[in-house]
Amino acid sequence: MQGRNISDIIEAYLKQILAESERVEIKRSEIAALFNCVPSQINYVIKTRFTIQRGYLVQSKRGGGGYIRIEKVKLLDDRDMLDTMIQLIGEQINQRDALALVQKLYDDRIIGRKEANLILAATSHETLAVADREFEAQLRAHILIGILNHLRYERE
Amino acid sequence: MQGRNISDIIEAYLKQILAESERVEIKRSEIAALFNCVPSQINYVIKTRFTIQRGYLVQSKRGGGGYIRIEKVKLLDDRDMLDTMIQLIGEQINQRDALALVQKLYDDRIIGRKEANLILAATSHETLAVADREFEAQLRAHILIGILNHLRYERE
DNA sequence: TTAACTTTGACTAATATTGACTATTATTAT
DNA sequence: ATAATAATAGTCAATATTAGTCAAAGTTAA
Repeated sequence: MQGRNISDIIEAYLKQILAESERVEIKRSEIAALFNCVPSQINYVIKTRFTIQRGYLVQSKRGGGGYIRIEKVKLLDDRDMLDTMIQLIGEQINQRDALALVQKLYDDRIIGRKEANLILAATSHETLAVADREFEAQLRAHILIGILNHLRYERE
Repeated sequence: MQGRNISDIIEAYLKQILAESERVEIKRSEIAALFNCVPSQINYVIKTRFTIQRGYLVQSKRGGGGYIRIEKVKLLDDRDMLDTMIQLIGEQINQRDALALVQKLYDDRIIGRKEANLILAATSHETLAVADREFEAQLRAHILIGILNHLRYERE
């Protein structure tokens, strides 16, 4: 955690700002210049230290007036279960198992009926039948994991 | 959504007016002068931020007394709106346009905040980056259409 | 020693800005 | 009326301004 390397120092710098406000917005090149490193190092720091698992949400925009914004989010209590589910899904999942998983999310009141149906629509065979079965199962896994990651935190 | 560049500022300016009236009519050169930019930048702002997908209709006239008019469109009922959106999505859609579309669904109260965020999670670049960009956009279109079709009968 | 972590930079992608050229409409002169 | 001119807005491609990706090379810790 100490500043043994540039990444740690940049991490500390950003977290210091985040200790006092809910979000920090930076210009990648400016931070890179400030810490004498290449711009892509900022991406590395964000990717390794400001993940959703740790309670950070990152958004960015390129082009003129571009920025990187890091936001603290409130993680919910269910995240252990979500982690377990993500583990279980692995690389691929078929529709039947996906249904069971969504059912469990519903039974545990992590999602409501409308949301459950939405997820089922997004991961149904009808929607995802774009190639072979295996690829479809991989896609389903990707989408479900993306959704589960978004269920980790509360939004304003 | 704040104004970090001229385009964002102009967008905000126009939307502020549109928040209070159904339409706004401008003289391109005047707005350009007001914001210290070239006139064609106004076209850029309109093209990227006031699309039909986002619920705006734009009309204009050249020559003396010319103008650009931006109007908020009123969609008939939800079913028509869903059909229209499916049409607009077509074979593929990028994340930006998808975001605008979900925003419109939310603004028109067809979906709630949680559902909107779920859809965004399911169709984000992070979730769908499994192959090349074109395929990703096709996938996004498939999923969105699947969800929209689901919303169609979920409501009845 | 080796596996994990960090640093770097070349290449890519997204978005914004600008201006030269074109198209359309209104007004004025003939 | 018609033609010339003025007053608009539109298009498009070049350039500028950001951030993202990825893999090679370097460093550190187990």
